[in-house]
Amino acid sequence: MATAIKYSRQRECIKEYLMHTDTHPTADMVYHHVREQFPKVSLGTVYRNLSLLTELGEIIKLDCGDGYDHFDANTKQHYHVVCTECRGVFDLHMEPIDHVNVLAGVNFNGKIAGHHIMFYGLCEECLNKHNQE
Amino acid sequence: MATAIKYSRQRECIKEYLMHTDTHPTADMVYHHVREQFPKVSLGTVYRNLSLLTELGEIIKLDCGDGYDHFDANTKQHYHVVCTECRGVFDLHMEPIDHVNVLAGVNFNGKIAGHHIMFYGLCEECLNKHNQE
DNA sequence: GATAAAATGATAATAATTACTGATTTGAGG
DNA sequence: CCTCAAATCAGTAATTATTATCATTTTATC
Repeated sequence: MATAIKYSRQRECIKEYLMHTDTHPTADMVYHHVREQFPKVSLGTVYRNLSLLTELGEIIKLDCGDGYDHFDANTKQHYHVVCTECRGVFDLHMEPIDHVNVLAGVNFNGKIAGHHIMFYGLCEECLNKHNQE
Repeated sequence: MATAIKYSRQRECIKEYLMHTDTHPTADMVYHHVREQFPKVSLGTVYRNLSLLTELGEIIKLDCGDGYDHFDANTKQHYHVVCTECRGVFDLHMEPIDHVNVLAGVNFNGKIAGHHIMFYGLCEECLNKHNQE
């Protein structure tokens, strides 16, 4: 028999938080937020629920190359920019370019199923700081 | 005065190995290879030299999303496929598509400097295994 | 060769994540 | 409303990739 999933207030809080932010928080950032509402919450609980929600497809795990997993409740395919200055992660509002999968497959003898694109550059705030100097 | 870099046989071995493979090995895989020639080599030495070579721009560090850093002596911009079955990392022989940087910048108020694309799918070997079943 | 700086091997430390454990919460049936 | 089994929790220990430390060895220059 498959394992039934029961409601938990902590998991709900995690999900709510991710659905109302676009900052792509790390597990630790989620932990600190949940702690405002559940001061005794365990970091393990946060990790367990982030994994569970990821498995369920309700959230997405992002690899931004900074050694932390970031989480995003926007599960539609979309791309991100990482600011090389502040390490912030931002959504990009551009259409997915799935034709690159075809391009990639031309000289590859396997099967291309999809892709992730991670852009890097400067966010608005850090760009302005640079321009002022 | 800037720190001078002195030759070391271990670093040379690491570099040679990376230049003659296209398997994008992890630090641990490099370690095991170097050990064949230098049985007493330390894992710390491997990590230190991989970091140094990366800083010097002689090799590239790849983030394949499997929790390990992978290394590549091919420093020209190129894309990779990760096999979702065997977790292998393979080179793709396609032209970089830098115009996506422009597309990404259209609705982004910062500055796009570049991008990485990571494709996922099945490598030739795993694809054949699937087809045989 | 002698010398000083850099690199090494061995080991300890760090830090993100995962696993374990006994107590608490949840939800379905009576 | 009560009960009970299963799921979840808090707290903590374990795991694991990577980095830092340090005495010794190697490298390059005089």
